[in-house]
Amino acid sequence: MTGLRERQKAGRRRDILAAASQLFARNGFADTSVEAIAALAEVGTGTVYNYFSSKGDLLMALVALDGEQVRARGKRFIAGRHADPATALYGLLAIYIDHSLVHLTKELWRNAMATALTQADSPFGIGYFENDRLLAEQVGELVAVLQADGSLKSDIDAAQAGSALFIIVNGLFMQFVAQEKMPKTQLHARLRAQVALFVAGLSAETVLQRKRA
Amino acid sequence: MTGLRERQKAGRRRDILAAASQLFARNGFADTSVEAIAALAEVGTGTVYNYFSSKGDLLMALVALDGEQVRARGKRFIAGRHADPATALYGLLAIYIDHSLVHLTKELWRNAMATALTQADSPFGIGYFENDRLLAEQVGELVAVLQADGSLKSDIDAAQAGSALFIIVNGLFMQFVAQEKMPKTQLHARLRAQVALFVAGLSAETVLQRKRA
DNA sequence: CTCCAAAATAAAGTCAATTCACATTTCAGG
DNA sequence: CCTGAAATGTGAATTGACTTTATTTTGGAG
Repeated sequence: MTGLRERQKAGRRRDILAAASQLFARNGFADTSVEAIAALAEVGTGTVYNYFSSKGDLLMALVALDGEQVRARGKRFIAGRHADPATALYGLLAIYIDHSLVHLTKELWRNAMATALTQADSPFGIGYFENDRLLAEQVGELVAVLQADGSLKSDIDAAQAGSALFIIVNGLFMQFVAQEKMPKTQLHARLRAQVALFVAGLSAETVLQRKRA
Repeated sequence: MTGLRERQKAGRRRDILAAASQLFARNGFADTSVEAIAALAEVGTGTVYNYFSSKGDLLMALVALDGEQVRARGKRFIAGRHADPATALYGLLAIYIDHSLVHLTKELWRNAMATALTQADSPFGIGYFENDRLLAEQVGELVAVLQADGSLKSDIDAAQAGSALFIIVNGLFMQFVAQEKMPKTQLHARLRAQVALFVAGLSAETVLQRKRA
């Protein structure tokens, strides 16, 4: 099954990815040529295209690696103890943000998102959005846990709430990477506020009931 | 003031934009070359770059035109009568979606978003995000109106709620354009559900209070 | 050990966006 | 009317992603 050939193939794939990761990190996406990646990985430029269908695919593959890790971290977080729901939800979403910025810069994220959009139906483009879907699902799991606690209303669709919350982090994150100057602290502050707002809701009903009580 | 030079310049700009609009609509973004746009506008290819700094900028300029229109429509909507808050908010956000799809296809939106990300600091890139900001602000205005009605809690920050709601439409819209097969009806259904959820909130408080009442 | 098919390779080529050195045009001041 | 900057137009040259091809390497089956 795992003949020498397959191992070599996997090894070469790793080499190319490692070279890309290194050069993207050092010089940015735009200033890294596929030729340079090939040279660093000690393969021909054509070989790079045997493994990845475009320069953008290479970047999305790097993003995908982080995707698996972040889901694992999220899973562990969910399994822990949780106090109030807004803090718990913010905690999970903050993990996503923080993990995203360990290996990738804003410029790389901008390009990764742009590639995911323009190549939305390539394997890695699909993978990108699939990762988003899985993360939204994971947020939904935390919502369900909090519902079981009695910390959150039980009559709402946990998956849908997860989806909404994930869209919010994602949107805030996108604004964050789009503006080179925006500091991470501001992103976190916004996220915390938006989560709190979402948990509380906008409806006047609560207020009326408070008055009645 | 308006010498020949300025008039010609404005005219040429319009010609280039009109040519781009026509070709993008007919052949899509990827299959339209700058050379073809220049030819249709009857200018040299270099001239196109005197007016727009990239092919993507050209597309973002078209998006910006629609941006002004949609804000005007939104303004009129807000000035009208509103029944329940979820319907009102959904109504406004649905205008954004529907208007967005009048002139631009999914493929064009994908490329517009991708360009806005990669050229986030070019004039049109800034304009793109500025438009988003203005729309979020407009949603905030509707929230404020509904607060004045007593339809929504008055102790929340209207601007922040507007921002959250806009991020949600935007996120749903992005998922919509990323998946060529997803029908508009599904986008609307999701939006309606998410808005309802957001208005209601997740907090268990309401339920507890209901029980007490 | 031999041969085959898969995979790698280098080189040359395609293609389209973007740039640039030069040509043309406008217009202010004489 | 001229005239010469300054602004603008132009298309050929550049660039880099991606493809194609002809050739070579090599793991592994027989």
